[in-house]
Amino acid sequence: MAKDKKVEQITDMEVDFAQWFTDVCKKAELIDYSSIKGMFIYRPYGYAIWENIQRIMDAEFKKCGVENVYMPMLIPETLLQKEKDHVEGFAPECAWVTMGGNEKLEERYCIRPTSETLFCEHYKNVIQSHRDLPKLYNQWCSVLRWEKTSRPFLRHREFLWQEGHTMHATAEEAEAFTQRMLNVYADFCEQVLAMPVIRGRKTDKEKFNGAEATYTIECMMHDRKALQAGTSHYFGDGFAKAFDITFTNRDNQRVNPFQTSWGVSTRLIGGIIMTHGDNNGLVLPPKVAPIQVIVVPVAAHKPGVTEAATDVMNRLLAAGVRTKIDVSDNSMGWKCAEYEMKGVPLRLELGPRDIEAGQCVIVRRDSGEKTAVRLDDLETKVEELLQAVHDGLFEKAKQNLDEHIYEAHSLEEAKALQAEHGGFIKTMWCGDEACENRMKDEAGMSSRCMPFAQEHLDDVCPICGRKAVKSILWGVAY
RNA sequence: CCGGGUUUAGCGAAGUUUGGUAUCGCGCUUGGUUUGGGACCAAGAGACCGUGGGUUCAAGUCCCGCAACCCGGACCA
Repeated sequence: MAKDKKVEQITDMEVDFAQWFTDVCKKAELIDYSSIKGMFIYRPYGYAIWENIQRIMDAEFKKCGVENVYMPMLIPETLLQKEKDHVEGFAPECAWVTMGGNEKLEERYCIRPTSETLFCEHYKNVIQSHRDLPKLYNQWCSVLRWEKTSRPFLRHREFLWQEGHTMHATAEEAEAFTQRMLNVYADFCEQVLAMPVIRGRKTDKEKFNGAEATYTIECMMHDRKALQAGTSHYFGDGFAKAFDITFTNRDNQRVNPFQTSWGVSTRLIGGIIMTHGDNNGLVLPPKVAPIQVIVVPVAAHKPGVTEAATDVMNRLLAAGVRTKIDVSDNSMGWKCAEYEMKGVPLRLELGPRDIEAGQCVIVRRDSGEKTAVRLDDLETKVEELLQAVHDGLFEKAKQNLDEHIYEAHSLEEAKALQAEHGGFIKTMWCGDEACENRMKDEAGMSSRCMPFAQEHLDDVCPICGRKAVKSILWGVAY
């Protein structure tokens, strides 16, 4: 509510959502612009969020048996061209290296937009026998796509991500692994980032270039636009054939292995901002917040206050809570606003009156709720409150998602619902791309996914009237 | 990539119509007083006016190119 607003530098999201997003990115000190369009500087506080995402997600990958590798940044043009659909999809947004020192190169090199081709080139060398499979590799790196428009976190020309690339002996195993990794992403979003997701499959029009099937998790932002938060692709043996990757199976036959790839990017941070943020700034899910608790000594000039606050910080650090103290001489109001903008989940206030009473006051960023906590219970109460913030964020986001899925039975109805409410519009679909194109042209929505949780809403496609085969979600996407 | 707008100190702006010594607020530095929701006083520092050309005795201001950012549209994680 406007009258509760304490931070004037941030535009209200109801006034101008895009400006609100940009303000939060800058005021929370996540990012800065560089002199090249679409290439952004991750500032320490923004990069620390990514480091936490990496650390937690990487541990999940390793539980699946995935190993990390690092591939070259440059792809020779001839290598990139080996798989036809793939190069057609990426060629328009590739950047090329044409000079080495002062010499023009014999062959130009593409700066990787994604690394399927590099992994395939390598897999051809290291896969000989069914005993070499599966190969479960991942790399954390940046990739480059020459986007025409760019926005912080949502669309960079260079962005940080991880790309997993795996090879399997059978189609069934590869398909199962594709879905397993999608579930790793979905669980991560929900349990770590407090972002509820819808799991589903992309239509052929929306799937990855060169893939047989693309699976996705779709999230809903505050402005009710969709954000694709992660994707997992099943390739069949298409790339393996194009790159001549073979192995000898148990029956002593040379056959092609089956492939997957899957990725998430720093776009997740954009998702966090637009899922949890409010008009006072960023709101971070506790599990990835660089600072989980900010300790603010009140009336710090009075004897003993700073010392007591430092003790509190040290106890929390010892308990494994990411904690900082602000002993600057900025006013109380300044500090409150500052850490609200930065989305710190808990603010712990400790002043002379608290010390007298053997307590501190802890304020939740998500709800503003204040709790007096006895210093004897400090560690356990902080753990509880961090979990409560996580749960509160998830519930609020889940409600936003659930309340903005609308069911439509005709193209007109879908168009009207999107125009009035935004969000996801749920319909049946015949499976024809022509109907997808009509939805795009007439209602401005692309298909987001065919949810795994299929429903029967009608017998026919609301666009063409032919037999419906799937239920599908439509939306305006980032 | 197409249409519209913007670019002057770290940030936000005035100055451009009519060319003539670079202005204001916030922030920053130093000292002091303050501190339970963006405190106050005093003194100070900080700008080859986005960039490259051109016109002129003289350009932030006029002309041409380029870049970045913002808002639409097309395209895309």
